[in-house]
Amino acid sequence: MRKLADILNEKMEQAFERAGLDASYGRVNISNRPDLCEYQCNGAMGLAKAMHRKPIELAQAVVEELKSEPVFSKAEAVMPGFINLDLSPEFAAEYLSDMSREEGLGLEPVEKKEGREPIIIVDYGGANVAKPLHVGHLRSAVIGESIKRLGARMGNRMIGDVHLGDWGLQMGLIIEELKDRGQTEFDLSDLEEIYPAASAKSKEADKDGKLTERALEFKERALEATKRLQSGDPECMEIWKRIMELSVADLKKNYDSLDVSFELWKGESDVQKYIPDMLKDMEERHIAYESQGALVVDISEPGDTKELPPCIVRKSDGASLYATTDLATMVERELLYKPDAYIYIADQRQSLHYTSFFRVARKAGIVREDESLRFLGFGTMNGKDGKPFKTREGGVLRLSVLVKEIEDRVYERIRESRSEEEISEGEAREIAKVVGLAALKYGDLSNQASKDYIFDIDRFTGFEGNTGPYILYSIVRISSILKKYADSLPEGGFEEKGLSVPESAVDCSKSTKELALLLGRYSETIELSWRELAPHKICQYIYEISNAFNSFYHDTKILSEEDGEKKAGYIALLALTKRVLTDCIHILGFEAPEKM
RNA sequence: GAGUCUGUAGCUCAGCCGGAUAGAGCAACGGCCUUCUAAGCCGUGGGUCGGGGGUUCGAAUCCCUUCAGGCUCGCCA
Repeated sequence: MRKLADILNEKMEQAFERAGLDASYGRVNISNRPDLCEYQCNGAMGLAKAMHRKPIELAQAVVEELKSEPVFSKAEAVMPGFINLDLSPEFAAEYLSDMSREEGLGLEPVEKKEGREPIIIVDYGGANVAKPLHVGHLRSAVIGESIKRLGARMGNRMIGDVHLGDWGLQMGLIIEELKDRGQTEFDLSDLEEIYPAASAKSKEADKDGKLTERALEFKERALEATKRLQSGDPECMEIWKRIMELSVADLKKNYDSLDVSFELWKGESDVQKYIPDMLKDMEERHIAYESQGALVVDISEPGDTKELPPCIVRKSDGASLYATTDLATMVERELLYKPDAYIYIADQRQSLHYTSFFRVARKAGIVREDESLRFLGFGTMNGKDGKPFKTREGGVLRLSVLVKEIEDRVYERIRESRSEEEISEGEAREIAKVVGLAALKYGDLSNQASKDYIFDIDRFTGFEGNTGPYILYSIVRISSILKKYADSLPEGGFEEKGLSVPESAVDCSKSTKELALLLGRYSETIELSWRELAPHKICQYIYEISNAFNSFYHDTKILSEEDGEKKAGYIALLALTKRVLTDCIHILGFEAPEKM
């Protein structure tokens, strides 16, 4: 189905053309003055400048051509040269009815590549083995999951990879720490204590901030152990396997509780086999060369505002590092999946690493010219004080603790307004889980990903205004009406899809018209959000829909409407609203409860 | 020092490839539940869009400059 915006633009362009004007100026925007009009076109002013004519005259000429255009119920030229437009209710109703008939709400999927869906790898785990997930991992998981779902909704084949950090220094630290303790057996809770202890030990510093001798010695040993592991030392491998076993199971459990999933549970360790050939190839082709003992690749390009340091692909001690495994991972992905695009989601602070390794990948020909490599960097999640989020004690807050805390707050909130007779204990707990997750995810996703944001548990659990629970509440209200309506029918039910939306439902009040206009923007919103990898635009969109719905709900009697046709029209509008909202929150990564 | 991002209401944020009177939410204040879920709706107050220049008929938006803050800057990830 064509996007509403495309249709409007086309109509306007045609009108420009008929008026003998340059059609490229005939672009229609959403009005910034809703008191005056619904849509507007500002092209006459730009064109007037180019033609040295009076803007209002051009606008008037275009408006003259729009007189017979059934898509607009109003088109007027206003000083200095605005063209103000209203959508005709008839056209809007028809458009929404078409949407309602479409399984996918009329969203056009992306173009196929050689007859198949484009394949896109999304790398958004960032989880490190042996370290429990903490709040720092939240954004990657939440944003990544949403981007993956968004891409899938657009018709791409999305492959999410957790890309575990399972081959780095942290392994060496644990191995050496175990050795120091004379410990061979350990379980998850041991592990959770061992790693932080080992990490602290390697960073132990004296008063002047210099690392102590003990720390230096320990770190030295850890580096060696890391290298031993990477060259397949059986003793190290044994420990590594045990760590993986415990840690991966725990990670899966945690991601599950967030409704975050991965198609692939690959890690740095999986790609070791590609490294030697990859590096050899880069050396032979003189892409990589030795510098200060390390193997590096120059990545500077003309047009850089600053000279970028070369990318190190092999350390001087021969061990691999971040860039090495990322590149080798790409080698494997090319081999196994032949993706059309990559999306990496990680902390904004890593952006240099990504530009750097993307350039190496291009230079070395690991990816094709036409493959897109994108990095979506997210900002830090800060506490109310604007500093990186910490527990009251100053430690790192576990993700599982955070999730639990939010659930509990939501549960309290339910109990404030719903008695045990209305909602049973068990039900309330279930609802708290669903609503809590929505609060958490929406709180994150409604912010621009690239910016830092303040995570305020009180605000997110306040549930008023622009929050996940508000969106869910709107959906629950609609569900409740639809259910009651269904029960009132002699047949006892109806199909929510494919209802045609009558003109009367669109035209009956300001809030229905507003709702209708918003619903019509579904496709363009999803598409825009995908193009910009900006889930917050979907949040904004469903917030506006919820507002429009709630004000409609407030001043319109729906079920008690006596005119049966009118009532059916309302129901059709609401059913579509519910489908749009449900579709959007699914993309964002959460669901609505039955009641709340 | 260089690069980069950010600065919009008391607080948290939208808006940013130029448009009309800069929008929400929270907080404050005032209304609205015998009627479809009040986690809601309606209203009031609150702003020199960090400062200064420039381009333009028109700037929160583009350019320059300046201030403040964050982050990054070859062998961690």
